[in-house]
Amino acid sequence: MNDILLLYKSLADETRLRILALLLGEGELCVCDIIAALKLPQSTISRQLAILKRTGWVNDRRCGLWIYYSVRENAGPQRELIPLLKKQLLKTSTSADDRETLAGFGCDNSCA
Amino acid sequence: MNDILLLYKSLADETRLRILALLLGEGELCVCDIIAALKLPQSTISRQLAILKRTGWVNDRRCGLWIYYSVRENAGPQRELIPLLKKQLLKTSTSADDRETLAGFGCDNSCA
DNA sequence: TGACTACATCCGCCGAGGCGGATATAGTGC
DNA sequence: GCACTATATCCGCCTCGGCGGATGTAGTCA
Repeated sequence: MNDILLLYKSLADETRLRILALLLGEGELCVCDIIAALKLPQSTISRQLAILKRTGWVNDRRCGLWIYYSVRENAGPQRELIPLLKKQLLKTSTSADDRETLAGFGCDNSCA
Repeated sequence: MNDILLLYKSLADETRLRILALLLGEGELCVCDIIAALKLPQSTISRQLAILKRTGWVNDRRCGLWIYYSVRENAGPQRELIPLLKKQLLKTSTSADDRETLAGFGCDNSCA
């Protein structure tokens, strides 16, 4: 029961849903991209990314100074929720706005 | 976005998950059944039932003094989550314990 | 009507967790 | 080593929402 509770608690925050929506729509992004898209303080983004990572929603990968985050598609109980989340989140105006902001101000450091 | 947020927030509480698990497993129950099964104060159960009703998870039906609650199977975004919830919740030990407690102490007022 | 029961709501308390500026850490390049 | 950048973590503040006893409400029966 407690793991299920933690699963849904991890989705019960707007910043985390916006990050998930962004990653589900754009694939892999570095932290500065997410900061630019959501226009929130760096500490806020970083803290919520840590929570998403701890709860199994995302993977991270370091490349030089940048750390890239992406949704973990094949993991645990989250896996069954991802298609639904993608459908629910990507059609929201908030998600569309965030992706548009990213297109304008994303840092393209083109790290392989 | 906000409605999706509210949807997942409504699942981010252990008492509500236990109530949902009980209703998903047992069908229709009156409030005193749920109080007996979860062994929590009446005000706590009643408040969380009100939240579940407001967020579209359950229906209520009055029959004499008793009010019966059941999961609303065919409504909105919840509908797509119910099969998953049922699978996740009903196999937990907490859910099994609650249903066992209900079997011992449920009020059988047999209201049609 | 009045007593009783089932349930809902109110209210004061309190802990969990989000916020964001400040600070720490890790990697890069000179 | 030093300066710089990207990200993580710390810390004090504060709001949201859960708790449960007390009180209100609705229905039943005599």
